[in-house]
Amino acid sequence: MGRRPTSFDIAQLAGVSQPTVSRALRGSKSVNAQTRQRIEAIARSLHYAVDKHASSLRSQSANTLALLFFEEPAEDESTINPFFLSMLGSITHACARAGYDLLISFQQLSGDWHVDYQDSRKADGIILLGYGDYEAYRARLDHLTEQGTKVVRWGAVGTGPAGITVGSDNRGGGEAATAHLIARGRRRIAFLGAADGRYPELEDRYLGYRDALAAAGLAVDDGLQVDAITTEDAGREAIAELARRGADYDAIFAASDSIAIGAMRALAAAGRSIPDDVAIVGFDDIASAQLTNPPLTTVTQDARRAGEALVRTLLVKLRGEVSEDAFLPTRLVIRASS
Amino acid sequence: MGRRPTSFDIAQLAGVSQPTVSRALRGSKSVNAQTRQRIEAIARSLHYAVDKHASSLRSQSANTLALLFFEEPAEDESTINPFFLSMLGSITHACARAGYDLLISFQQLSGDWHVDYQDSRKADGIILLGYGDYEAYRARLDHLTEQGTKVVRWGAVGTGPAGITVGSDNRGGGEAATAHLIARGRRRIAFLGAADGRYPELEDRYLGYRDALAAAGLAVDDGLQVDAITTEDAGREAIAELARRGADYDAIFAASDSIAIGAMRALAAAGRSIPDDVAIVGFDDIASAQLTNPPLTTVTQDARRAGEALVRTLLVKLRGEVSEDAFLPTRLVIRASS
DNA sequence: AAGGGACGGGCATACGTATTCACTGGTTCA
DNA sequence: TGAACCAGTGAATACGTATGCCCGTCCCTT
Repeated sequence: MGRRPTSFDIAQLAGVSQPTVSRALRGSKSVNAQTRQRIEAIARSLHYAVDKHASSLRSQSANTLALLFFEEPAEDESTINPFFLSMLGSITHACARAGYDLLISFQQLSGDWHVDYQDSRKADGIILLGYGDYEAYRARLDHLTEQGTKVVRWGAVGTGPAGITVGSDNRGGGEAATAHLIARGRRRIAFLGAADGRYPELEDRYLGYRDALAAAGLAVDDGLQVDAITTEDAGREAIAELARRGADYDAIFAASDSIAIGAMRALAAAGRSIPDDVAIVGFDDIASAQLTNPPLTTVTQDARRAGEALVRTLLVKLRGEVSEDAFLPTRLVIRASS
Repeated sequence: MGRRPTSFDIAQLAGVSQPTVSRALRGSKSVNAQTRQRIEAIARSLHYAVDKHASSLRSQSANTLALLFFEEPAEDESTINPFFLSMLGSITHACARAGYDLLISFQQLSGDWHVDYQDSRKADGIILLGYGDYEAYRARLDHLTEQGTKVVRWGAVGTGPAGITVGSDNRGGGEAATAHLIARGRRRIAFLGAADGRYPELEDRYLGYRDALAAAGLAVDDGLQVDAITTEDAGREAIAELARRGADYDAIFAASDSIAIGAMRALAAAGRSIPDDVAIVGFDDIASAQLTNPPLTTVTQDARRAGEALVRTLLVKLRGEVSEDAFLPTRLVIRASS
């Protein structure tokens, strides 16, 4: 056999020209049905598959999407946010269903990712995944959208260029979590997570927290808000900070499960009981949330639907249509920590 | 601006021919250093990047690796083995360092994955990841290696075609885990996990278990071995099976953390205390192992080195050199469950 | 002074596909 | 009985790069 077969080989065997083979295999309706079937049969018997690079070169489209994970520069490469990993399955499946390949890459926020995929034509569109200091990549993001690059990102709906964001109802989720704690009789509820604009998703959760307090007629005590990024260390540190302040609290709403888990560890180490002394609610519903002691009440985001929405939105943009930001509902999962 | 720049544009601006641009940018030494620098400067200023598809078509190499995850057909797509996910980071980084892109895909064991990447030239080599019934894909694997396709897989060293397997020292890890339980004074140690050849990695762990028993002069009691695949459900079910048998045991070596976690749940539900009534050791050291109650003693596999070894081995094969199966050490991590 | 490298770079071409255009034979409609 | 049409197909070409081959120049050798 030697060489792998080309469309010319098929053409010869079928007694037609190469263009006819190309047309037949990609389903052009200007090919006679019989001819098509003959060609398809031959292609199958030779294990023929269209050469991806030749096809892409000619048609000027890669038939590939790129998935870019962002890390905080300092972070250990093994500590990928579990929530993003759980989207991986649905993203790959959604891509496969649409006939696209998926390239995957991890990037530093500070890197040159904003030109690589565009310039080398590796992918037709890009999916951006990552919590991270939003300001740090806003400029690159704007650059991409101005160039007409097709991009979607997971994040806080309402921030960044319109039509490219898919995100959870963070504010609603934050409100539900906080309202739940209030309904449990808690009155001094701490918020662990960034409240400024650098992490818009966390900020939205904070706003939801305030919504719930306001709805219940409770005052916001700034002494109960501690900045924390989404790592366990940050959660531990936040508890230490509250102790330093001498803050008095009977509940915690942590802006992510990672923060919550870190906080629970610190509380356990300090001998405070959960939920008796301090009730706690997280956000994300990562796999570990079921395993904490006690199991963590949290706000679940539907990773499967999230991944599908990202791909769907990107495909809409690839077709040249205008897409709207997508907004996914969240749901409170009550476990023993509250 | 309009079009994206090609090597011809650069050539014109630099006053050289297109081939010279190509040679300069890919570091051929037959280009004058000054000329090269001029070309590189122009390329940078135009944000030029080599068109991946044209390059691949001409050079007949994709500069891309494919990572294929296998699922058991029935399994839910969100339950990817956490250990494999933790390899993802190091695999992507190793690829990036080597200048390769990484395609990722999930596959059913029964699918046509063994022809797709080969025939369409999407990737130069394939990384296979997945526990799974080995018999179910042995034929496809053989087919690939016979065709000369470059493949590496994670699995039990010694099974399958030579030179393409990277795996942990499962037998040594199993022995260490079991010896540890024996050293803790346990004598009736159950093994949860497949002992037959369908899951060679689990089988190796079982052999290690027997090694340790033999070394301690303990007899193997077949009534203490229960088949289980690596899911929490299987772990739960295994405990039920032991109860059904009326088996008497004071320790468990579970062939994976998932099994161990399921078993712990079942034991807790049955009111048996860990480690007092039953000590338990797992295998993998997934993130959740630290969060169980009590934290799980387990055998850790170095996911980072594993990913790097997979990529390294594959690159060796791509260079046409002969590679050897790689063998990674394991390490017992003692926590409170034993 | 003539021969021989080494160096630097141009010319031509090939990689395998998709698409535009032109062409053929048959059909339909006035 | 043309003319206008349509379905079906082939010829030619372009996509952007990498590489084999060849040629000129300069310098060194004998």
